[in-house]
Amino acid sequence: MSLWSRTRNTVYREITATAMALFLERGFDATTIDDIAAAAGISRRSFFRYFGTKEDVVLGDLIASGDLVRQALEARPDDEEVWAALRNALHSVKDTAFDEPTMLKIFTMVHQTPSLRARSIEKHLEWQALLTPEVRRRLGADPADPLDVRADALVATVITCLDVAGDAWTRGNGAVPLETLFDAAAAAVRAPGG
Amino acid sequence: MSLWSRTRNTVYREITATAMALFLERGFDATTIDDIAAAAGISRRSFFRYFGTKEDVVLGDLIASGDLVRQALEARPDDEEVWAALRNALHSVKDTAFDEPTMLKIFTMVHQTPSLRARSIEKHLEWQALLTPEVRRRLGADPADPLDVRADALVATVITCLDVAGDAWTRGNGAVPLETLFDAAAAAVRAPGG
DNA sequence: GCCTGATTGACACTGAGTGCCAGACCGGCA
DNA sequence: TGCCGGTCTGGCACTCAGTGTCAATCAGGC
Repeated sequence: MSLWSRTRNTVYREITATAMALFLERGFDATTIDDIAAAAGISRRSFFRYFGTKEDVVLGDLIASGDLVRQALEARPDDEEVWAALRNALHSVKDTAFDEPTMLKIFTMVHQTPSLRARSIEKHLEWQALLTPEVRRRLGADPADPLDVRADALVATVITCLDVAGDAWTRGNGAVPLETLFDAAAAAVRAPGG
Repeated sequence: MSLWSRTRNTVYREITATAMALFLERGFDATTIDDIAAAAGISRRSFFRYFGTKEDVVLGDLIASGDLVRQALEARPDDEEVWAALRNALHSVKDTAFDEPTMLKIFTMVHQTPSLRARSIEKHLEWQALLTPEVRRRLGADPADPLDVRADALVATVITCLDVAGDAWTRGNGAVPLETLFDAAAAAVRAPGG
């Protein structure tokens, strides 16, 4: 069993690396799954045993991060303001699978490819669902009341700020760190004047 | 030319009505474009001359609304707070093509169908791009500075609040009006404690 | 060495979306 | 009336993503 998952993880990472190289070289839409399968030396059918969709190759690690963010949020002290707790939880999770210039290229690709952008936002919706229960708890909200939107709104807004910051980060070619942009976005939203 | 567009609009509306009936009857994913084309008495190929994607049948009117929101925003007085101006601009645009129970069904379908949800968010991104310039103007931001994220953050957050409110609206079966939910979401985001 | 279960590749299929082409339609014109 | 331009339409073939099925293969346990 341990050997299994190790082998599986190896293949998984190999496909990811191969596909990413192709994506960055000739673009996401211009790369077909047949291309990836051929380059990775597997069958088309096997690709779909590792990834549900082509988008998941790029965004797969992002999904897994969602649970890490949840854990980080739950680890924040109870007396911390919800907003700050969410911010710190997000910042504590860094994806270190690629170096920063590559990350910038990937981010840019995601933000410029509609299907990737959409999928990425869907992943963010999953994060929302993951983080909302803990925020409800911190707000003392009834966990089952569908009409108490406070937690949903807070989580969604924080993630939106992250998205806006990521967008600006790619537009500015990574000149300003993501954290700075995020804090600027958050400050704008919470400023009394608006 | 006037006759043309009138005919075209008639066909457009006919396809929409036919397709919506099928969607609400048997579900979005379970309805193929062949089904729609057959029911509407057109060819499959012609369907794609009126709609780029299947999702656009449901969300097409939403796209057009974006421009109305922009106009409404530009019509708000200059001394109104940006946040309030955005809120009022959004509220002033109501889609009256369907009665409320039907709207609730459509909203629920959109929020429960991943591909529709994704497309709907893409449309919201388009709204963002449409509304941001005017907000930048009101904030006195450099129109070309990619690192000034204030306007993007504000617009994105307001739209996020609308999305959260819409989600709660469907979860509560329309018991509480959308406006009330939106204002509750906005209040939660802007509350000092967070 | 055999058995069991998981993985794999090959094939066929659905369904969305696109390019192409020939024919129908319609207003204008002689 | 008959011709002529442009446009809309339907039909066909195609690409590509994603799914179901099945037989072959490969690994470890007995």
